[in-house]
Parts: sequence; C-alpha cells; structure tokens
Amino acid sequence: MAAQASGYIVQPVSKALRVLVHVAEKGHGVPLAEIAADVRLPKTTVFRYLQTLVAAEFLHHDMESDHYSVGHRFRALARADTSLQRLRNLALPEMAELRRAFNETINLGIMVDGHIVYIDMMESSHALRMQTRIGDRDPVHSTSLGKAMLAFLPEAECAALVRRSLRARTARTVIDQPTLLRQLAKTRRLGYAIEIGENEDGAMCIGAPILDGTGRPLAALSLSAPEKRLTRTVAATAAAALCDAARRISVRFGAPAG
Amino acid sequence: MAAQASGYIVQPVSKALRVLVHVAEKGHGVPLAEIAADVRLPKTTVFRYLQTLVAAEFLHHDMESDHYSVGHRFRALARADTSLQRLRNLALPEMAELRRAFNETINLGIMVDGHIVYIDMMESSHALRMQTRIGDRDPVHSTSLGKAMLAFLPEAECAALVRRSLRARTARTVIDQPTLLRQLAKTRRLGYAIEIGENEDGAMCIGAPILDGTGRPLAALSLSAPEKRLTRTVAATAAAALCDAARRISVRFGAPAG
DNA sequence: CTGTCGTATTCCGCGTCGCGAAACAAGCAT
DNA sequence: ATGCTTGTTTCGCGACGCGGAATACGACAG
Repeated sequence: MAAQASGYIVQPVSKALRVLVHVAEKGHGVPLAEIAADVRLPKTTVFRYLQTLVAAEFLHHDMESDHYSVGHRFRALARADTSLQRLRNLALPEMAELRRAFNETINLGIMVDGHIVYIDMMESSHALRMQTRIGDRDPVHSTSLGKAMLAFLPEAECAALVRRSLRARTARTVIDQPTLLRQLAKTRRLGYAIEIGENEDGAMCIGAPILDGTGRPLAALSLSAPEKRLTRTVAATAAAALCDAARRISVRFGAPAG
Repeated sequence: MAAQASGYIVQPVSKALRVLVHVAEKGHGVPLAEIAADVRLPKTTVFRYLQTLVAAEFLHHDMESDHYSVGHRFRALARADTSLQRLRNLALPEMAELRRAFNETINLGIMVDGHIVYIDMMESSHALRMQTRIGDRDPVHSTSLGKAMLAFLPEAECAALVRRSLRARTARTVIDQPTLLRQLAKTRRLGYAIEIGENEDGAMCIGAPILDGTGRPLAALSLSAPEKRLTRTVAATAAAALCDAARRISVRFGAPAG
C-alpha cells in the first residue's frame, strides 16, 4: 500500500481502509479469516476494523454465514456522488447553451440541509454580472433556485422548510410565510420561479427545477442578471428556455418526457 | 454517533469515517476548517484523517483551493459495487427462466484477479446435480464461464492470463496453451464456450459472456449438468438460450442490440 | 511594504487506547 | 469423541494517536 509519503498517516485508518477496499472489491460476502489472510493483518485487528465498519454501516455483516459485504451507508454515499457526477455532465452542455443564448450567468445548485449550494456556474461576459462561487450557499427562500426546488418538494418537507424563521437578505426578501407559500403555488403552476432583488440588491433570477423519476427535485438551474437588463420579454423567453433545458435533463433522470 | 454497542469500536477508524461521510455528503469541495467544525473534532485530528484518506485515494485534495472532495478510489469501488448489484438484478430473472426451461444448475460469475468467482446460482432439482457455492472460485481456463469471458477480453489481457501456468483440475483439463487459444477462437466465433469434464469429472458446462457497452465482458452465465444428461441437441438449444439471455442482459449494460 | 486576519501545517510531550499473542468457544467435518 | 476450522474474548505492554499551542503561509487592507 502506498500509505507512506506524508508523515501524517494514521495507521488504524489506513489499515481499516485496506480492509474496506478488499471487501468491496470482491463482489460477494467474505469471511473474516479470508480478509485477514489477504490483507496480511492479524485476525484480531481485522475483526475490530470490521466491527467498526459495520457499526458505521459501511459494511454489512450477515450473521448466517458470518460473511461481510458492502453496507448501505457506503452505497448511499456512492449513489449520491455518482448522481451528482451525472448531473454535472448532463447539465453542463445545457448551461453552456443557455449562457450563449442570453449571455447571462447560469447557475446549477442542489439543496443540502436546508440551503442551496452552487455546484456549477457559467459566467456572463458582461462587466456587470452576477457572481457566485461554486460551493457557496444561499438561503432557500431568497433564491430562485431554492424556490424552484421548494415548490416541487413533497408537501410535508416543503412546509417544514418554510416554517423555519426566514432571514431577510435584502429589503425585498420575502419573510412572510403566507406570501412565500403563494409564490410557491404560482411556481408550481408556471414550472419556474422568479426572484427580484430578494437575495442581492439589483439582481434578479429565474430558476427551474430538475426532477428525477419520482418527481422529486434533485437540483435546479437558474439564470441571474442585473434587474435592469432583464426586460419582461427577455425574462419570458429565458424562463421558457430554462424550463426546456431543465426538462431535458430531468428526462435523462427518468422523469416522464411529457 | 451510534458507534457504541459493540465494545470493539476503533475510534480513529470510526471518526475518520465520519469525516469521509461528511465530505462525501456535500457535493462540492470542503475546506479543512469547515469539516472540523461540522464533525466536532479538533482541526489537527481531522487534518491527519484527511491526509490518510487522501493517501488511500478515497478523497481528493485540490491544492489550489485546499478543498477536499471524493476521490477516484471511492468512485471506483462504488461503481464496481453498483454494477454488480445491477448485474444480479438483471440476471436473476433470466437465470430463473433458464433453470425452468432446462432444469439444470445455472451460474452467474465474474472474474476477479484471474479467477472465476460465482456470485449467483440457481440449482436444478435433479438429485444428481452440479453444485457450487456462491463465493467459491474456480480457475479461468477450466470453466466455461472463464473461457467465455477470456475469449472476449482484449487480446493483451487474455494472452496474459493464458500465459500463466495452467493447473490441471482433472485429466481432461486443457493445460496446453495453443489448444486453449484455439478453443477461445472458436468461442469467439460461436458466442459461447463449452467445457466437458475439465473442471469436475463427469460434469459439463456451457457459458456465455455478458458484455458492457465497450464490448468488455463483465460477467458470464453458465449452465452446468452431468455429462450424460446433456445430449448434443439439448446442448445446442441450451447454448442458444444462454446466448440470448446473456445478450439481453448485455444490452441493458449498453451493448449494441444487434 | 507592513500588519492582521484566517487559513493550513508542524511540533511535542502526555497518557490513552489500539495491538496482537494466546486462550476460549462454537461448528463441522472425519 | 477428536481433530480441524472458524469467530470471539481477554489482557497487559508500549507504540502512537491526540490535541493544544506555536508556526508558516497567503490574502487582503491600509
């Protein structure tokens, strides 16, 4: 194992990972003895690592046969990661096309524990342009991305998020719950969300949700621009284009094509 | 953390996994400080875990921004696991149908470091039947599963595996390399492999490869039965059925339908 | 250029806790 | 029964992981 190099290697961790890799690489359940032999570590040690990995649900222990195999925590993480990978790949060309068509900043974001985080972005070439950095977070209720996802979340989850205290980012941020719910209903009807100066003074934003096969929003696309530049008619065509793009991505995730 | 219960939890491992989970759950790169704060562990400790996780390539460290994100080792494991999951799901109904049609033992196997390992199996109801256990391994060159996969492997890899010293399992095991290569050429032509008493005396086996979108074999299906019971004509129809089943699974993995 | 953050690293001495041989238990063959 | 094989538990030694504090680096402001 190439576990040296940096002097800051924590042996237990390093060795436990070797065990994890070994179990994951075989497709089937493996017994303790075999693992210990293959990884060249004392049975006792491997035993402890396995217990720990099982407790963390990275591995699964089948009591019947005393075999170890990959656990659901590991699978869940993997799935989350690959779906993100996939999302980026599918979204990037659509975003490029949107940027080309409108020359405004296009964002791709997901929701993580009640916040919007930007996972990709293409900037407009205007000197005056909206800027967010990948990895940044914004509140759900003050962004078009957030509203677009909120609107298509299952009733209960949406309600829970709206019920939290809503912080005002600007003078125009809507912090009144009934008002927000009304906007969400409208978003559901139109298929896209709008936000004007609610997150950043002078900026506005249009967002459309990307849904998976079950109808759950897993991300959203948005176009953001200075309020002045987005005339009513441009905004309308942009909204349509965003919805089209978002829908094309959605179908690749199993959403109904209609 | 539900890391108690069993008294055999290794703290460094347990805590490092928490760090891993945390990084993987956010879709984007995370800086050390944020991780440390979120996981409620001292910066120094988290730092060491990160170093270790990066060394094992479970995480990736972007030197530019000093951000940590999931690494390719993790991705590779995840991919391997999910494709196996998928394989089982797709193969099971096909296997059930084959078992029903011929009432012989049907095996599903993959190749792992130069051996065939059985990852699923459905038994015939005959008293005299072939039996392997899930997780068992057999040589590549003495099984129809192995030959089926070998034949469709890229030239170089196939050659490397054939070049190894071939151990004889029975009197009829082919250990002569030219002979084996000739059989593989035939397998490529027919689309399936045959083995008669080469792995187990009195047993014979027909195997067909499951290919992915790139044409690489990722598994194989086989039917195994006592040599006596498989007449020439039954063998022929079984081979055709196996190939059909294998092909149906292959297309689900992106292989050309033709 | 100089100070002041806010990061990521490095140092280092303390004492925890992970280690692994060996003893134990539980199956499953012969 | 008796030998195997497996997983589990015990226990005392001392390596090594720990984390506070000190340092280095870099970004930004004045």
